[in-house]
Amino acid sequence: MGIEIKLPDGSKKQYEKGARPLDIAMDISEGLAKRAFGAIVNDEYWDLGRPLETSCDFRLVLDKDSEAPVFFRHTMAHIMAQAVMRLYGEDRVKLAIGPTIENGFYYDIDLDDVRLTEEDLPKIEAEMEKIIKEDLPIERFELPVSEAVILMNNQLQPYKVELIEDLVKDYGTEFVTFYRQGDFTDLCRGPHLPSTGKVKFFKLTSVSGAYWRGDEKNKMLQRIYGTAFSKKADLEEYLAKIEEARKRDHRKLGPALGLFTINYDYAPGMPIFLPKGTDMLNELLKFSREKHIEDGYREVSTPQIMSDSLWRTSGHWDHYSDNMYFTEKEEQQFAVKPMNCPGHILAYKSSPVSYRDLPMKIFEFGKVHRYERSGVLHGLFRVRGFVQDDAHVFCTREQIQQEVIGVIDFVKKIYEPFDFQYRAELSTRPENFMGEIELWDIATEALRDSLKAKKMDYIVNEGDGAFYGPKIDYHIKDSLGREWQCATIQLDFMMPERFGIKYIGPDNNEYQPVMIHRAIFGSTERFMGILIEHYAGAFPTWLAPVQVKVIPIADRHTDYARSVVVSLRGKGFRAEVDDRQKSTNYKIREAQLNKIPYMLIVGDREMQNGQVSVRLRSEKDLGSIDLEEFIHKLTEEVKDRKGKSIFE
RNA sequence: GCCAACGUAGCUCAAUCGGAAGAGCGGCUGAUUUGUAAUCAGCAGGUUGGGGGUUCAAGUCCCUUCGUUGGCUCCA
Repeated sequence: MGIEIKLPDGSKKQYEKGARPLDIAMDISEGLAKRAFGAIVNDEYWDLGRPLETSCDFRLVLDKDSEAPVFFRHTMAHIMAQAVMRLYGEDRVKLAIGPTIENGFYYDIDLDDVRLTEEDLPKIEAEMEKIIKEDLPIERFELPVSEAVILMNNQLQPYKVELIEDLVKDYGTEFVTFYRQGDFTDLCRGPHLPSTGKVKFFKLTSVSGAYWRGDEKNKMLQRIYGTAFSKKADLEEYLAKIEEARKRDHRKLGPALGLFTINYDYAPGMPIFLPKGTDMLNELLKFSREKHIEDGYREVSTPQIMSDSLWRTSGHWDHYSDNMYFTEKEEQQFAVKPMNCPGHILAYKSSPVSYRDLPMKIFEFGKVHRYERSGVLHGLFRVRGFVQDDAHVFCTREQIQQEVIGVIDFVKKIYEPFDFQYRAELSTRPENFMGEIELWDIATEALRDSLKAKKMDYIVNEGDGAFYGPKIDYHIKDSLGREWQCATIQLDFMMPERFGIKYIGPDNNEYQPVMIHRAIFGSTERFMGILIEHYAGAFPTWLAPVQVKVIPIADRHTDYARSVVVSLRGKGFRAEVDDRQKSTNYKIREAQLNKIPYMLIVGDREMQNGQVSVRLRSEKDLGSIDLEEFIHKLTEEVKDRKGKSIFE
């Protein structure tokens, strides 16, 4: 019986049933077969050695293809698991899960009472090298669930048994696949390379603890992280990139540039912004405020501490108190606000609202406090006190779509000047949700429809919504590729209900509005951390804490330099003079290291002509120009919040 | 909170086997008056995160505690 293979170029080829991708590759050329990692068959990963059963679309995966790493990193994870088993004894090693991740792979392993440290990694790497050298063939086979459970029980792999049982429970799975290399067999969906000798370049990067299924009630396993590439140069480039990225880490750069400090003894998780960091924050807020007002928001300011009864009504008491700070006076309980919404609702309720007032959009740079466990604090990215650029849109049900779309557009507008990559996620009903499921469904669909209407790419994050409603989140990557949530758009029918807020409709009846909670920076602290890493401290001029450093060459130029600074400050620029008794070169070098956008060097020539000699931090020396001209151009650059120097 | 690693001057890092706590940068003082990435000299700076223990002797070994880092969890 023949089958028909359709290649990417549209050509078709006939094969016997049971032909393997490797055979097909060999048919085309031997070189191709050597370079192939696997195949894609009808959009499914397919091992090179796995027989084809039916006619199909067929494509080989070569080293340049984006799918290639899935094959060799999966195999890498198995090789690592096998190495650990050899080193620590098959009886003692219980495997959990070992997936591929963005730049590598990991495996969660229960090693009984053995505690791995990073010093153990070279030993494991050496064993892995052996396995690679042995070039063990990797064989795929399927088993009915009952036999699979027996096999895994025999191999003393309780986590695998649990995984199989869950597959049956959740998906009604009847057959599961295994991969075998030498004496090592592992439950795995695949795909894999045809033999262990085909992987080449890898490095184990770290060990850490990880709970079985990510649940801290379960046992903590040991996770070994590794990275692997098909080319040596790629591995080296990746490792160098990580090294480079560490230098951009905002926790190093921020304090080094004098932006902020965190005193973990006295104020853990509560950053102290120094004057330069505060300048930046203020610029961000100024920018945000302008845009909000353009977009029809009105600004409010609500209390930091409010009575517990408010938080009971809002539902925070029941759903969020683990994250809240409390305080008591005159036998009354108060809570420090973890969110701004109840305050905004009180603002809404202060006077009757007509349908003509809707949508009502109010915003606040509200400082919120949330308790976070000590182990998760992370520079500016995860803190216990932060300022949200928080707003609530009160609208009718009919206006939901249009308003959500408005917010999506608004996010784009706010992120635009920064020019970074972000990703949207739709989060659905969590376990500890409030309210009725039907309303949740309506809200979730409304968000989904809005995303579709804006043709946005997004992924769905089941069960990750807020307790009062589903949400769209925006994630931005830090220098090391870790993602942090920034903007969030949340739909909420619950709080309007619980607070009994109303508007008067055209028919003079009372109706309940819907609330859209939304933040764009999310946390201004976190957003600033992202910016520090994004720009590696070389901020666009409008954000830079010091925009211009005026450097007099000798003492006799100091007065003129000061007058230049006065002129600049008069126009609202952040300028400083460096009048220390140091060499010109020294001052230039320091300004350069501080990534100050403009250095104005002034000596005899400039002083005589009312000029300044402009040097950019990109090391470009522009020569002397009139101070007036410099101010004129700088004004333009800053006014438009340009991402690049106008002089370049 | 849990698992692992790490805590030496403001910063970056030395200190051999357990045997006298050091350097560079930065800071201060003085000299130098400099034209596009570091002028020279001198000085100050430490309970080696805290507490306890072993030892003739502890930065170094052990215990404990606090903190940081990498993860897990939660989330902006």
